[in-house]
Amino acid sequence: MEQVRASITRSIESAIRQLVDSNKLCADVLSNLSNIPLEVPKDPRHGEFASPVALSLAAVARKAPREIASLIVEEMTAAGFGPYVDTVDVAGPGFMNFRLSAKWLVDTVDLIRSMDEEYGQTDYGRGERVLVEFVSANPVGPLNIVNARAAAVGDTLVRLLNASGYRASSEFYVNDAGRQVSTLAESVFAHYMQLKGADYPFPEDGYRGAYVRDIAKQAMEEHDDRLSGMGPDEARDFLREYALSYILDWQKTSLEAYDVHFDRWFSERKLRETGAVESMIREMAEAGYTYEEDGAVWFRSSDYGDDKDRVIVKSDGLYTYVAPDLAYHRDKLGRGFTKLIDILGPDHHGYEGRMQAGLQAFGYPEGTLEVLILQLVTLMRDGEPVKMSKRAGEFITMDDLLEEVPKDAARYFFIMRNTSSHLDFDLNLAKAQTTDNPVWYIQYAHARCCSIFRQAEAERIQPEAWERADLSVLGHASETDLVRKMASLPDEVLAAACERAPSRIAKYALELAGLFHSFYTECRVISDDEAMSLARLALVDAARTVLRNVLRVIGVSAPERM
RNA sequence: GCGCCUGUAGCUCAGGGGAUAGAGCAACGGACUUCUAAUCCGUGGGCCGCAGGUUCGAUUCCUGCCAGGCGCGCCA
Repeated sequence: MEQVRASITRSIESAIRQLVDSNKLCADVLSNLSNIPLEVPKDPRHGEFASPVALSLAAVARKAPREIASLIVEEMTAAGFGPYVDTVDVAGPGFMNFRLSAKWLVDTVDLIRSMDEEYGQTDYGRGERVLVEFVSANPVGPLNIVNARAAAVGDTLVRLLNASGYRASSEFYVNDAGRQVSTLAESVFAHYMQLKGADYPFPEDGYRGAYVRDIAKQAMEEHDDRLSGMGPDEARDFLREYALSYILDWQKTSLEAYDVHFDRWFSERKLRETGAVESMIREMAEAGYTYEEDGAVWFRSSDYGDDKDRVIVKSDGLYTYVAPDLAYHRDKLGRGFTKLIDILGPDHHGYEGRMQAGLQAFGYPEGTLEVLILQLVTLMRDGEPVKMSKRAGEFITMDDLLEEVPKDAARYFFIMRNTSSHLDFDLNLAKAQTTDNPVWYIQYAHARCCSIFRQAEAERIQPEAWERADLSVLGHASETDLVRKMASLPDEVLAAACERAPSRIAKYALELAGLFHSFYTECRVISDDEAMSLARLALVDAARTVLRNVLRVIGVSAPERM
C-alpha cells in the first residue's frame, strides 16, 4: 500500500523501456531513467500524483512532451495499472496525471488506523546516526529569544529525523571554560563583596543583569560561613562554580518547561581536561596545518576553503574558541555520529568556514557537518516591535516569553517560518484564542475529532461497529481531499527532515486541520444513515491519529477538549 | 569595503525550471432547528525588487544593480 508511489514510477519506467524496444523513442532517453519524477500536484484536479517526466525527456527524445506522454500512457494502459490507479491523463504541457481508486482511499484509512501512533514514520534514514547541536548558549545568563527559536527548531528537527529512520540525538555544548565564565565569576564576586559592605568595584565588562546579584545573594545566604574563611581567589573560584551550576540548572529548567530535552549536556571544560585539545593541536602541527606568527599559532584554514587563516592559540598561550570547538566536533565524530548538524544564531555565520576547514583538513568527507543559521526574531506587540537593549540589560528572556505565551503557541510560532528568514513573532496573535491563531486552529481540529467520539458514545454507538465499518461508502470531495492529505504525512515528515525545514511540517499541520474543518462542515458524521455514520467515524478516527501524530512531531499538545 | 540572509497580494508569509503563482489575516458578501460557529463557503486583490544571461520554457538557476536586516576580534 505504501508502495503506490514506487509502483507508479516502476510502471512508467518499464513503459519507457518498452517504447525504446519498439523504436518509438530513441535509446538516449534511457540515461535519464534513474530518477523518475513523481509529485503530488498542488491542485487536486490534477490527480493524486503527477509526473512531468515527458517534459524532461522532450529534449533528448526530440519529440513534443505531450506526444511522449501519450505514448507512455498508451503503453501503461496496455500493461494494466494495478489496483490503486484508476486513470492516467495527459494534461497541460505534457504532465501525466494519475487518479487513484476508491480502494486506495479505503486502504489508506485502514493503514493509518492500523499503524496508529507510528503512522508518519519511515525507515528512510536506515539508522544513520545524526547529532544535532543547538542552543549551546554561554552559561552566563538566561536564555534569550533566539535561543528559544533554536530550541524549537532543533528539537523538532531531532523528532523529524527520528521519525524518518535516523538515529538522531540532541546535544547542548556548554562553554564553561572560556573568558566569559571568568567574567561571570568576577561579576558575582563583586556583588558578593558589595553585599558584605566592602567598597569593591564592579568590573567594567561585567554582567549587569539583576540575576547576577541574585546569585551572589543566594550564595551568601547558603555558604557565607565557608566564603568568609576564603581568600579572594578561592572565593572567586567557589562563586564561579556556584554561578555555573545555578545558571545551568536555570537553563535546563527553562528548556524542560518548553518540552525540549537534551540527550547530553557536553562540557567544554571536561573536554579540555582529557587533553583532547592539546593532542589535536600537536597533530595539526605535525601534519603542517599550522604555523606560528606574531607569537600566535595559526591554522591554515584558507587552504581548506575559509576566507582567511585563523588563530587557534593566542600569543598569551590561551586558545581561541576555534581549537576546543574543533576538538569537540572531532569528539562527536569519534562517538559514531556520521552526520553533524549545528544550529547557530545569525551572528555566527563566519563560524562555519572555520569548522568546515578543520574537518576537511582532518579528512572527513564533505557534508559531514551541516550548519543551519537561524535568522533574527523580532517580537511584535500591537503591531510594533518590542525594543530590546542588551547593553542596558533590557532583553526579553525565554522565561519571560513563556510566562506570556503558552508553550504550544511559542513552539509553533518559532518553527512556522523558514529558518533562513527573519521571524516576526506576533505576541498578540500567539496569545489569541481565536481562529486567526494557527495553533488554536489545529488543536481545535483535534478537539473536534474527540468531541465526535464523545457524541458517538453518548448515542451508544459501539467502537466495534465503526472499527469494522465498510469504508467504500466514502467518496464526498471533502472526504477524498482529507484522505489525500492524510496519505502524504510520511512524505511530508521525510521532506521536512531532509530539507531541515520544520516549517514545512507546521504548514502541513495547518492545511490538514483546514481540510478537516471543511469536512466537518460539509459532512455530518453521526446521522440516520448508519453505514455512512460508521464509515465516517472510522475516517475521523484516522484523522485524529494523523493530527495527533503531526502535533507530537512539532512538540505541541493535542487537547481532547477546548 | 567584504560576507551571510531577505525582497512574491494592503499585512504576515508559502512555493522554487513546467499546468491558471498559493495560504492566513485584513476588506466585502453568505451559511448555525447541527457531532463545539473557536467553524465553513464565496468575492475582490499580483511588472514574484530592477536589468541582463542560460533554457523549448525563468517568479524559481546565474551575473550585475537597488533596497532592508545582521555580521566582519589573538571574543564565543
